[in-house]
Amino acid sequence: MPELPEVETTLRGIAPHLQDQIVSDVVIRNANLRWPIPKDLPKLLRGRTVRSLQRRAKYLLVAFDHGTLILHLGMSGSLRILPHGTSAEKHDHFDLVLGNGELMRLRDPRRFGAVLWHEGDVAEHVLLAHLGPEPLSVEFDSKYLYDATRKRNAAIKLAIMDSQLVVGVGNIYANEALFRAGIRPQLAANKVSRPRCKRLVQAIKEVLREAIKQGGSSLRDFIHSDGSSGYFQQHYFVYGRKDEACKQCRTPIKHIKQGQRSSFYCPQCQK
DNA sequence: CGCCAGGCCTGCACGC
DNA sequence: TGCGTGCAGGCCTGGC
Repeated sequence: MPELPEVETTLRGIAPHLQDQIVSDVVIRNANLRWPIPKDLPKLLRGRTVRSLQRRAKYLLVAFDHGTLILHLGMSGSLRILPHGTSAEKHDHFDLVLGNGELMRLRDPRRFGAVLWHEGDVAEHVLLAHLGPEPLSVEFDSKYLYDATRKRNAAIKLAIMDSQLVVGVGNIYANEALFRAGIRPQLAANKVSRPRCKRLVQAIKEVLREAIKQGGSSLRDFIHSDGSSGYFQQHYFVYGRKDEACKQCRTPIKHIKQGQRSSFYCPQCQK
């Protein structure tokens, strides 16, 4: 379940292997991801050089001179670097074969992910054009969050998970950040005061930074093993801890549904 | 067997 | 009219 830290870790893992490499081939085994993988991708990329790699929200952007490969891991996707000739398994849908004897392989059992191609300025792509600021940027500060939530009557948790407001805050980190900020997930966004917006921004940055740091420490494992190794084992204060004792006050953690998603909170620590 | 998890786009209804 | 907002549905598989 890649959230932003996992995507960032993936970027750091694959970047050194792809940077300045020539694509020798593209293999599409199953084009039926969230959107179809473009059929002409092999033709488009063969013989072309990877110029740079970036992340925007949870999208990985692989830039070539003539366009950008856009990758999204959806909810079950992972990328690995493997030697040429490594046999593909059941859910290995896409390979980028490189001139250095390696290949980058996308595995995605649930196929919520995406592999797309865009010519021209990638920031103008429909999927990227309306995205809010990066959570770790200076642009995402308490003033921004306060202003952006004034007209929002919806719950604060739904607001921080809205990619038009801020990108990259998935369900787990939304829950954890709200706990750290002492805010109930169901509180209306426009009722969150300035000081609490400040705490929330700090908490979001904190949980994401910690997770990225953790990811970095197991980067080698991540790249060479099954893509789901220990880099995600942050200790959670509330996520998935229904009825368990709050780590701060021992009150049982509550579980509710918001927007068809699970929310967890401590009724004592979060108001 | 049924249900749930996850990201997030899409479509619809609503109010200003 | 058009926009922002809010909400539900859908995609898909593995694990319980």
